[in-house]
This record gives sequence, structure tokens and C-alpha cells, in this order.
Amino acid sequence: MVNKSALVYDDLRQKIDRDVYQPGTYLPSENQLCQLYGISRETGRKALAELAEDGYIQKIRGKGSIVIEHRQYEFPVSGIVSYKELAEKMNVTTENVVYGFEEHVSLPVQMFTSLRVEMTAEPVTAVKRLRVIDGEPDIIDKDYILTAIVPKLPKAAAQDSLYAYFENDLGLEIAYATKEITMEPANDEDREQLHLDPGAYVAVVRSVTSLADATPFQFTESRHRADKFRFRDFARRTKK
Amino acid sequence: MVNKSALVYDDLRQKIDRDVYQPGTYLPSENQLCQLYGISRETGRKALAELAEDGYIQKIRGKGSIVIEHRQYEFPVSGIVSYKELAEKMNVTTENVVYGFEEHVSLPVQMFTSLRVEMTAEPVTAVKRLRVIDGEPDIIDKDYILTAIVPKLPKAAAQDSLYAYFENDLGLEIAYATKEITMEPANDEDREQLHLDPGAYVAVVRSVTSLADATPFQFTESRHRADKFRFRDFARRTKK
DNA sequence: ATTTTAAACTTGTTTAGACAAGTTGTCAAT
DNA sequence: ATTGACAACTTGTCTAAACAAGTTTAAAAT
Repeated sequence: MVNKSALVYDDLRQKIDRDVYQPGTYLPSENQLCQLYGISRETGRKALAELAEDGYIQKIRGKGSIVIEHRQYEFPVSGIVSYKELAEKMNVTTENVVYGFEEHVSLPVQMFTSLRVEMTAEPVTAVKRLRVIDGEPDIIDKDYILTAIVPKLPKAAAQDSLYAYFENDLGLEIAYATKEITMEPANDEDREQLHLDPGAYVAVVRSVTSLADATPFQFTESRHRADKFRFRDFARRTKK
Repeated sequence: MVNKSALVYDDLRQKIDRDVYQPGTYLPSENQLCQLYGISRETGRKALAELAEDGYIQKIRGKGSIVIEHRQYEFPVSGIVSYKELAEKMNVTTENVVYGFEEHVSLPVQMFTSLRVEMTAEPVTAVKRLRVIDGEPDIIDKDYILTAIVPKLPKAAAQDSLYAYFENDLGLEIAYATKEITMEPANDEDREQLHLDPGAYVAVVRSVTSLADATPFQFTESRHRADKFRFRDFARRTKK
């Protein structure tokens, strides 16, 4: 038996997703949750806090937890989710073309200087992939994975899913990422792979992903067709 | 005396910002925090959880809380922060030109349909502002504020800071926002106000901001020069 | 010297209880 | 009818304690 609060969180979230608890209505009170799930109040509160953090509910003191209209899953960049996981959530046919694979090259540090202060040109495996969505090439992903963490990356992992390989096969625990979104003019490679006209722009998402022990191990530059790009965010106002 | 955990959070964050606790080193253990601040363990854990959520530390079971390299404040869109608050954090000279002010107009619902399912063309006050940074016009902000919540918006509030007016003068409690970033071709108004060439692109941030009682009250379309736009995000991997 | 074991640390989860503080409805006094 | 006080709800914060589980170090056994 593990993690009651996570079970409660999952159950409540599922019921919100399935409109058992509809937007504008209140969830059962904290004391009622104690009875419903046979838990203590703090355990229920932990689940509610996470729902609030993720934008499912708004807690109102003295009244209760009201369900708010929630963002549906958005393609292709919110949180840390692998391309394959996203593709499965959406109803789209996707293709994944590995068109570059180099081992023992140096990390292009200048590409990620704005994301991290100190960085060295450590040896990495470089993977270039083209994401084709509904028959149209939409995204170029350039991944650089530290050789120190992943000595021998199988090409099949790039073809399938890097995240599945890291987590399931290697047992790596991916914890967090810092990412940055900018708009830049398309370069020759963009124009060729994404079939863009001269003068076109691309949305560039650069990210540094770290493990649970706080070591960064994956650097990604993701270049999106401007007209297909969409990023959605939920943010809370931090008082003072 | 109020909110011990927030006090501990502030103190630790300040010490991280000032490099008293440097990236790569560990914070005092939870039991040490109890002694240091005279608090119970759960109170300290609450502060640590928030620091982890905000990207300041990474908790490692069995070891401790390690300080990680933290994003510095980014112009102009991360979290819910007013333009004025951001401008004060950065070292830039800014100007704020109100070039549109209309009362009792209808909310342009089609502009925000992707952010909210149900919406009606309620009466709003419409404000158009041009943000000039270091002498260059960089951002157009179009705000639509519900008349039902803010019956009479003083023009001076638009000139100064809408958020300061909402929070300090009206006592409104701003709680959360959903926002969406897309890239779109510049329209005539963009080209004129931002001095753009034909064929240029702009980064568009549309957001719906809600109060603590979960009622949405402010709709904003923010249009940025593509070459100046930058968005930074910290995300944690949610397991399973 | 190497391996195993155990102790002492760390964080993770849960409990039961207390009190503060915001909201709502009821009933009594006006 | 209006007002005021109160009770009964709600969430917010904090405590002290227990046990689980991961990490590290050192002592003990091999």
C-alpha cells in the first residue's frame, strides 16, 4: 500500500475530468473527504493542494474547493512530457524520423548559455529527429545526452522514445527541466526539413532536463513551425 | 504573528538568492531547520516543498535538499506579475502609453475561445497600452476588464498599474491565470505601433485572469515583437 | 582486504488534535 | 423588517508523534 494522498488526488482528478464534479461546483469538504476515503484531514488536504497547484480547483477559505475550467492537454510543450506520451493523448497520426545520430561529440554550450551559467563542452550523443504530425513535418528536435550518464544510446531508443528508454530501461529518474521559448528566423535546416519559405520564423524551445539527484543530463533544442506552435500555461499569483 | 512556514520560505529563499546557500550544496536538514527556526518538522517541510515547487531546490530522499541553479527573473511573461512589477525588477527604463480607452464595450469572445469553453460577450472596459522599453516600442497590451467587477476604471489606473489598482484600491484578490502563447503574423496595428516591416511576426500571449473566488474578470491580449520575446519556464516531471 | 551488518543519519507519509479565521444561516432582540 | 449575536459549517496553520524508506558511515564478521 502506498501513497494514500496520491490515490485520492487521482480519484478526484479523474472525477473532475469525467464531469462527476463539474466546473463551478464544490468538491466534498475536507471532513467529508476524510469519511469518504477513510483518511486523515492532512492527507486529504495534500491531495487538494496538488489539485489546486495543477489548476483543477480553487480553494476558498470558509467555503470549499471549487472546480475550475481546466486546460486540456496541449500539444506540444507543457510540463515535461515526452513526444510519444503526448502523441498518445492526442488523436493524431505521428511519425518520428531520426535523421541525425552522432556519438562522442561536444555539447554545443553556446546554444544553452541563457539557461545555465556554468557549463562545459562535455561529450554527448547528438540525436536529430523530425516530428511528422498528420503527414506534415512540424517539429525538429535536437537532443544532446551526456555520455557520462548514458554511455551507449541505442539508435532504437531514439527511434522509439528517449524518455521510455531513460526511465524504464536505465531506471533514471527524471525530475525537472528549465525551458525557454523564443522566436527566431528559420535557418537552412529548418527550411529544408519543415518545408518553409525564405523569411519564415520558427518557435524555438530550448530546455535542460535534470535527474532526481539534480544533475542535468539532457539538453534539447526543439524548433517548431510558427503556425503550428501553441504553448499553454497555468500560473498562480504569488502574494508579496 | 502569522505564517511561520512562509517566513521560513522567505528566509531560505533570500539566503539562496544571496548565495549564503550556493547551488550544489545542501540546505540544513529538516530536523536542523526545526531547531534553527523553532518550528515543527511539518512546518519546515511546507517551506521546503514550496522552494522545490518554485525551482530553488531539489529534495533527495535520504540525503537532503540540494540548491539548484535558479532561473532569474525573466521579462516579460512568467507567472502572474504586472508589467510595472517586472520593470522594477529589471534595470530598464520603461514607458507606458495608453492609446485606447473605451468603456461599456463587448468582450471580443472569439479572441479567447481557445482559453475558455463558455463565455458571453459581457460588457467590459477596453484598454490599449504600448510598452516602450529602453526607447523602443516592444509590446502592445489589450486589456478587457469586466464592468460587473470593476464598474468604473479610472484612466489613471491604466496609466499607472492595473494590478496595483485592483489589489490595493479595490481589494480584489487575484488568484490565477491561464495563458496561451502563439506566433502570428503582425497586423496593421502591430506594424504601426511596433514599427515592424511587412511580413513580420509577433508573439501573442492571451490570458484569462481570475479572482480568489474563481471568477474570471480580466482578459488580456499581449502582442510582442518577435525578436524581443522570451519566455522561461520551470517544470517538474509528474510521475505516472 | 573484503563483505556484511548495524546504527545513525536523511526525507516521505500519515495520523489526531488543537486553534485561528472566513462564510452562512438561524434565531432573538430591536 | 432590520440588525446583531451566535452556532455550525468551511479552510488555514501548526504541533508532536510514529513508522517507512533511502544514504552513509563505521564497526564487525568473514
